[in-house]
Amino acid sequence: MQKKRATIKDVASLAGVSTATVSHVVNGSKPVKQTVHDRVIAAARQLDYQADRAASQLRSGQTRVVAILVPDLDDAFFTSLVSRLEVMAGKDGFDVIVASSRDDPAVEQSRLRALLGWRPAGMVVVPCTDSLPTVLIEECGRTPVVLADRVVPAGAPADTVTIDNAEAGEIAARHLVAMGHRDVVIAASNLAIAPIRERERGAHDFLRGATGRAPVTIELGSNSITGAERFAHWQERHARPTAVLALTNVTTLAVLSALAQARVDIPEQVSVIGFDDYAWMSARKTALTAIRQPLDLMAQSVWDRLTARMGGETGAPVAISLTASLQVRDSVLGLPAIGGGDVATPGSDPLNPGESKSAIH
Amino acid sequence: MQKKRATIKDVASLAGVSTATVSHVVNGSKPVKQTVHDRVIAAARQLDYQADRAASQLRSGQTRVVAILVPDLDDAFFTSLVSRLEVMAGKDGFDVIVASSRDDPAVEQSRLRALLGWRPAGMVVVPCTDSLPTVLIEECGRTPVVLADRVVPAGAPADTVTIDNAEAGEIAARHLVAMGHRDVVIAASNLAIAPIRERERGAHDFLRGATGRAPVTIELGSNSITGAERFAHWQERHARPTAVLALTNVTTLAVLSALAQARVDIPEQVSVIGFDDYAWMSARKTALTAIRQPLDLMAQSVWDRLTARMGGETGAPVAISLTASLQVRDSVLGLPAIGGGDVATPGSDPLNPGESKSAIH
DNA sequence: CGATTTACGTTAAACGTTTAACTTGGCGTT
DNA sequence: AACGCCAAGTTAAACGTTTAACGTAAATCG
Repeated sequence: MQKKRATIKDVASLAGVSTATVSHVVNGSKPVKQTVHDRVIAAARQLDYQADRAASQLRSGQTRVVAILVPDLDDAFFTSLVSRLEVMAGKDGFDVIVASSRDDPAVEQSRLRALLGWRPAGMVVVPCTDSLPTVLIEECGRTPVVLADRVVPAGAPADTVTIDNAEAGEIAARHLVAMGHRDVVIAASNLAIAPIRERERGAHDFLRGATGRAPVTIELGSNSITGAERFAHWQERHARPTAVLALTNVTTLAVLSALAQARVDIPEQVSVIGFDDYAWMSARKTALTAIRQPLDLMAQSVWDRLTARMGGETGAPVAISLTASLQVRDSVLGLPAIGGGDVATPGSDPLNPGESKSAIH
Repeated sequence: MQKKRATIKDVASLAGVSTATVSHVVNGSKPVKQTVHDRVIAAARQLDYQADRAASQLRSGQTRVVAILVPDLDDAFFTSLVSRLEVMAGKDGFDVIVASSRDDPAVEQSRLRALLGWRPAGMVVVPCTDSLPTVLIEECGRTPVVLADRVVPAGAPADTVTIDNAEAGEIAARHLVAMGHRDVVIAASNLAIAPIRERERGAHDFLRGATGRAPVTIELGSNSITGAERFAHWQERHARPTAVLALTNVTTLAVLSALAQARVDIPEQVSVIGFDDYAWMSARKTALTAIRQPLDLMAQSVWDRLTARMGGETGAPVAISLTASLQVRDSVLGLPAIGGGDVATPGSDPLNPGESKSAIH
């Protein structure tokens, strides 16, 4: 242990001024003569002075902290979001404190309380379930909050940033039927989660409308390993569909694992559409066609909303809905049309005409 | 904006006791009679009281915060680490504040200062370069610090947790030559980073010793997209090796992308060993053989060291070195022995006898 | 030239906790 | 009955800042 940390008093006495003056030069809150200013700076540097945020925050009531709560810090989607937010926050002079709820409402609640103890200037929350904890709802009146991803925007107590999940599901379904698929299974993580339910509905409805038969939906959970097991198990006792549509990045992983394990070829034996767009998806022989969420735009929107609110904007919650897009690559096989319905051939996707395969992004 | 937040005074007056008593029941710092205790709890609950951490920390000098600084929050390796640490920290009642240096020493320095403003009880840092910023070195005398991953343990000013990188490289190289490979290229991210240099050295030395010829090493940087471009570029103007050994998870991605793009088959046309072990690596037709870092153990060790130091342990820095292992799967082809050297056939790997392929972990 | 403004500093009071030191009343011991 | 002791609460002083209110000397003005 070295000498104790320098306080503002130490700096003040070394520079021969009052603590108030030190504070003013450090924060630029009042003009200070050049000579004094320099003297203070020198003293601060010499003592390696760093203001204590706790004290500063206590006195001023202003905190430059934003708290981020996500369901899982091992999920690439959430960490990508956190990563982008952390960069933007850092640039705007905010520090970030993170916590994960591990998809457990009880943990969510307790972490939330802990975060609130910091009196953050703002928070962004990706809830782990449809029903927001009451702690959070109450907090929305006091602290700027932005809800992201797993939210039902209607009636939310705060600004929300989501994608149009039903549309996302439909886009994928549309591509599948355009490519001639009638027999598809939908791999969802957990239908209790509203956005997943929406994606499923979008895909399901379109598929049923276009093919006349309802697709099968299976739930694989939020863990890729157990998800793979469940999918493998399902696979053993059902006829193989021509395509599977995964509604989540971890379900994508789960079905890909199970398929690889069972040595079924993509797209020859079964077509696959994945969710989210990560580097590993194009790092494979047959690159994965996937639904891509506009991650950068989402993060940007979240940050915009949050800064607006932290800047004092009041008024009814605004709901931002972004649209997902289909990243067409090689994992969906064009099936010969069997009669009835639209004729579809590989490469003739009405959605992305002339672009059945795109470069690695 | 709702009513102001309740303070300890509000609770105290509602419960008809002094603030000291409230503090004591909240923290259990002194015995309090059951009836009073209950009254205070009730008041606190009614007012939705949540202690202000800034005030608490200012007065007590005790902070339940650990700061984590990593080079990149988009890198799965680092986020996995952060994720595990966050869980352990949460369980021990610590909050976590994260920052990323974006592999930029200047940013690293400034984020470090910002983090220190919080007077964290401890910090874990994955430096972005070999030479630690002086701010950090000085801090090691004041605050418990654990350095992880990208560190040279020798002479470090704080506890370190690393893997034996030279050994990791050697293990992979050994497997490659056992499988009959003589012509391998090593894909490094950045040889300016010590651990990468070590991995390269371990692999390089073994390969040269065993095959009599030095392997080629190329640097692909820390971004998978530009890395893929560089590898593709290299590929165009050089004869294809029989194997490539990636020393990083992002170089793995880079190599795989470039290979996929060029439509070269793994392992038929070229064998690949990747680094780190993620779900997507086994979610492919030919699952990836990879060097696996003991992530859970690393996180655990970091936390153990940190809690020990936060608990007051003093003494010279301890350097923990963990050992990586090879996860053998399908991406390394057994080559027929060409004479000279050891005879090697697929499935006869002296390192993992009888286990040339393992289940999805 | 005195009065008023300006420019720059200082004083001291908070901010919401924790905690050492102090009261107080009830109990057991001699 | 006098004494000390213990248990349970209270008082009040910090902790390191920020900032409103207040000097004070020099500059400006009528």
